Amino acid sequence: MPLGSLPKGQINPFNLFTKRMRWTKTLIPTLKEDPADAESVSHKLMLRAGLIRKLSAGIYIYLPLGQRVLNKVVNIIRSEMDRAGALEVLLPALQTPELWEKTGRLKDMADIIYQFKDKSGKPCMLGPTHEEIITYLVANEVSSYRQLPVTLYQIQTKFRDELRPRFGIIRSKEFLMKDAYSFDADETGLNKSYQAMDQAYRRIFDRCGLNYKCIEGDSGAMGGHFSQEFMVPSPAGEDIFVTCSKCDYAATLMLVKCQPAPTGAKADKQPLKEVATPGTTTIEAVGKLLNVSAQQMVKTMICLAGEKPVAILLRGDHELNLSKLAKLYSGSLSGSELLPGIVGCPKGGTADWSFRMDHNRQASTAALLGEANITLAEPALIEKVTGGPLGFSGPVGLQSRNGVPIISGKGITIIADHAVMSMSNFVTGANKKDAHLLNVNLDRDFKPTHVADVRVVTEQDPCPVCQSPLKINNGLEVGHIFQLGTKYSKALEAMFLDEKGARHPVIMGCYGIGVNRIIAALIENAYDDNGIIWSTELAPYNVLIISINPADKTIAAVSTELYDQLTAKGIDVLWDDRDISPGVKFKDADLIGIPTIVTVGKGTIKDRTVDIKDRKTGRKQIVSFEKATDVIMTNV
RNA sequence: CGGGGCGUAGCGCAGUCUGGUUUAGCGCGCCUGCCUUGGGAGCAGGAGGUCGCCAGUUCAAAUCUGGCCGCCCCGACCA
Repeated sequence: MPLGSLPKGQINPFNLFTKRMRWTKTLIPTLKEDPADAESVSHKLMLRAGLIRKLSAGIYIYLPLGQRVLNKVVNIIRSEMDRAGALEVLLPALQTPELWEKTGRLKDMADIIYQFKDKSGKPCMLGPTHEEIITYLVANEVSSYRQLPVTLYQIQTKFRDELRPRFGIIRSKEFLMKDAYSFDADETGLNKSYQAMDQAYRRIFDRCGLNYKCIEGDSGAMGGHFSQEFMVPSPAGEDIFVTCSKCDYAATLMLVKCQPAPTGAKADKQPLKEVATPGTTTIEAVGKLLNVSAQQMVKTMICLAGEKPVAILLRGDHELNLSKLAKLYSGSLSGSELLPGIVGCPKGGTADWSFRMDHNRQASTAALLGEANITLAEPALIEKVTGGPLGFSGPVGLQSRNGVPIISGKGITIIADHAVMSMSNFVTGANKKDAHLLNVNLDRDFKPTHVADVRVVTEQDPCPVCQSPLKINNGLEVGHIFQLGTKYSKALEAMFLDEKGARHPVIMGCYGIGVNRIIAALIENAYDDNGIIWSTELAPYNVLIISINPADKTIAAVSTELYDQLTAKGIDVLWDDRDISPGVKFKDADLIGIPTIVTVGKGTIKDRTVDIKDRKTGRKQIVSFEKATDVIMTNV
């Protein structure tokens, strides 16, 4: 039915039972100005475009437009999970702590679990994640290899008492997660289930229109097992990951190995010399005072490995990687001999993707450390160990003071980073107040007990795969897939009988997606000065019809007919029927970011045409009534 | 949890330093009417505030003091 063919007042058959979505009848409270308490782009735009409102720190209301986007994300996830053969369930958000005590996570995650008692005094909690519950279910309902493999998933609200919620919905106390769990009889099965999820995730993020990168995740102390994180590059991202400028290598920052620097010919050893450096406690300050670069300095960091102090030596411009250090320890760092290039060989531990995901770096480090609980030493301990205050530590004389070993027994463990081994005549603290040493040299002045890769990789380091330059990026973690193993099945006795009647724990994988976060991530990736630019699949509506003067009968008739034709083709249409000045409507249209904007106004309808604008490119075309629907269809 | 900032109408802010000039103001939004309709129009009239909360100082407190609460940012891994 061509536009303009309906007599005035006639009811369109497509709309006998549905109401048109009029702007004046919905709730889209746009804001002209940036809200004072929003910082990140997505947070500002979500508030301004009327998607969300804040109830309290980290707790948000989804308005109609936001809820529509959320539903679109949920629908994509659901269809791809179903397609991959996963089965949807719904686990309780309200839980009891018993299962959590069994796996030890009630303690591990105590800081972030909302706990309370019901009126009978029974302990309750809100689920921060659901490994315990799903494993409980499978332990009870699955007992034979014939029932395996199975992958279950849910889309459920999680509650976490975050240390610091921020950036709107990017880190909130209550959020939607799609979490899936696979259960297999053997490793081969796990790999298959994992691959299926990997593929599903790529399809999901592709369909959402996200610019994402699949990176090697930190599988913590899980040994040969593997995890991948799906990162969306963004300055609002709280995770840091590394990509190679040439090859496909990409990994989370703390995981990237540093290669030992080439040991070239060393300079002649100059005589050791103490200099006064009053009040200069930082690498930067010492460098300035003594006019040496950070590369010429060695910083000495005192850590606590369990109860035992250990000194770490790093080049001045390098950062300690506690995660690597922890792995070194869980690989058992016990001998005191000089081992060239020991690198951790992880075993055991408490790696857990869902704990890591959406949790801050401190907590993730804690989770990784496991039994090898490694922390930075307090100033008092530094003084006790080194003899000098914080800021003046150094390796010289650390093993013994006045001929007496500082630590009873073999002396303190000194781990030097590879990069230190190629240095000579460097500057270190003198282990006493207001003094540093010049021309410190290995072997002559001190001997590290171990050499290892314990620092954070930099952009100056080569790609571990192809030696090309590396790039360090901020990113938002929107998904994480993980080969879990048997941690939960063992703890909660989720066992099955194999063909021969032998009992085994089921082998698990787990797979998470931050549903709300996808929305923020997309906005962080797609906006301009005027507002949001939605991808086709996530846009709350596909088409926005702006009637310049809706009181004009012809304009209203053309608008509604266009609306009905598009709706009949399955397009989600929003009709801006507000009787306000056109500028406001155009600004709002750009702000809420509907991909296709059709303007119906006096200027064009006299020629029986409408204006069709592509939000992303800004391209406008004038199209006849007859062709309007078809042209719009090619754009959605 | 440590550091910093903020809290005045639905939103964005001024006023606080130096107490009284304020019946607490401005812009946007909102309501009524007229007018206007292709990039945040115009005119006229109007509604809306326990100045975060509690206590104190004072003849007098948005303003000074103390406590509490809330919100935002940075940090919590770089000596």
